[in-house]
Amino acid sequence: MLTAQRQNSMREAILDAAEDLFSKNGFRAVSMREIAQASGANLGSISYHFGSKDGLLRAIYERHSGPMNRRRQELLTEAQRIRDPDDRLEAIVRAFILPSLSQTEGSIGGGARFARLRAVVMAERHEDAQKIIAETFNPINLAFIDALQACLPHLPRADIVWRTHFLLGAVSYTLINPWRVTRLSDGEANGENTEEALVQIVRAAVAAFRAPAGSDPAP
Amino acid sequence: MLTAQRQNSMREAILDAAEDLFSKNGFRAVSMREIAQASGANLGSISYHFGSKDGLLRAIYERHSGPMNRRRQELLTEAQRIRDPDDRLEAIVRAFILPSLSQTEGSIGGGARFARLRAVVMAERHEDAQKIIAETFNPINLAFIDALQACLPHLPRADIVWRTHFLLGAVSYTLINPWRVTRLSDGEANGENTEEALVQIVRAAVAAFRAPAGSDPAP
DNA sequence: CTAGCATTTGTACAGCCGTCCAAATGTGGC
DNA sequence: GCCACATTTGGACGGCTGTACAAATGCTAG
Repeated sequence: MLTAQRQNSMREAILDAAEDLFSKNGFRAVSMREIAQASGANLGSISYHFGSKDGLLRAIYERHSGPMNRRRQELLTEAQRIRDPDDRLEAIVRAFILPSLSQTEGSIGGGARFARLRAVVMAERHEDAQKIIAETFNPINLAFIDALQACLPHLPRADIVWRTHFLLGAVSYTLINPWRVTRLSDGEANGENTEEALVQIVRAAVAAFRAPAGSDPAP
Repeated sequence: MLTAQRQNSMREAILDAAEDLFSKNGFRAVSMREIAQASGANLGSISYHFGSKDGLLRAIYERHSGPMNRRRQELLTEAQRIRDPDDRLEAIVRAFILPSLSQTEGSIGGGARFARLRAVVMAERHEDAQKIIAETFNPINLAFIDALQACLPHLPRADIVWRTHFLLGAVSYTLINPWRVTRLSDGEANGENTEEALVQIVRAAVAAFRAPAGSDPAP
């Protein structure tokens, strides 16, 4: 019991397999038996460790959301130290989405796999998941909105919320349909390349945030 | 047979109910029996009219995609007649997404309901649906990209594809999670108000399209 | 070695799923 | 009235679902 290192190897194998399958095929479409087979575990073991399918999903969220939001808070604090409002805006936007796009699939604190899982599960309108997502992500999202408001004091808060929403939509959509941009550009752009996606999203989002509020523009 | 008006009342009732349920709960989560009950039809009638659940989904797409894309082409042609590139850009963006956001749920040629269905089904990674969507929407999407390229001749085509992709993502995300923006703004913004969403998306997207390409900005 | 707990196994269960089909019913032309 | 066809009905089918549980196994402390 002293070395809590690899004590629950099976439990984590199940979590890994479930996360992989859910992120690829959605929550409802993946059966407990598929997860059992993919993880090498017995069907009953999943019930033993997680109680139910919903419990399994909840465990996946619990494993990730803490470290991920800690990482985002870290990046946000770092970005907020930047003096120049223009540079700061860009840094905040990058901090907002970088943990969701980081390619390191295995890492607990982030990774595109968990982000894709959230996007897919959210689209399925799974009630339990929506509640979990709202509870764990709202506070940090509000912190980012506050930071953005500080960069753009002239902008109504509602506009900032809308544009933050669009930013999340762009990330979500890219994670769900990476091939779309590849096909539409005839291979010139690569949707699966998360670094390229990051650069493109940041540039577009920063410009969107800098758009005028209600009246006509005046550049 | 002369009055082809209400000849297939049951068939259309099934389509309506299925479209409603699919757009609200996703494809896999809705059972044939639910659709039967909601439409007042017998379970066997659905098989009779559409062959299978996939056939039903396909019929929904066939009912909408033609008129919808005709409407989008119409709006695009109209927008392309605008001389001033700045005004034209905005008109094209509006034409691109307006049919997906128009609140008239009943209409065949568009409506948020069908758009939400597409977004949800797409997120479920239903293979049949993805093929249908790609086939029926790629040509018109490429036409829009060409029109945008004409407004922004200095911009690499890959950048335009990326930003068009983000635009679709913002629309999709808003249709899937309308309440998010409402909650995050404490009611100041209303995600369910499609007119407000349209204005906000257009303003943000136009600014994003006008962002510089690769090098540093210079305003 | 053994007692006791943690974990794994195999199986059973009730329920819902999409699909299929024969029979019943409705409908329009002759 | 009657025939032929379109549609609707109700039920049955095999298969898959998530969950539950007793029995078997593994493992660790004493």
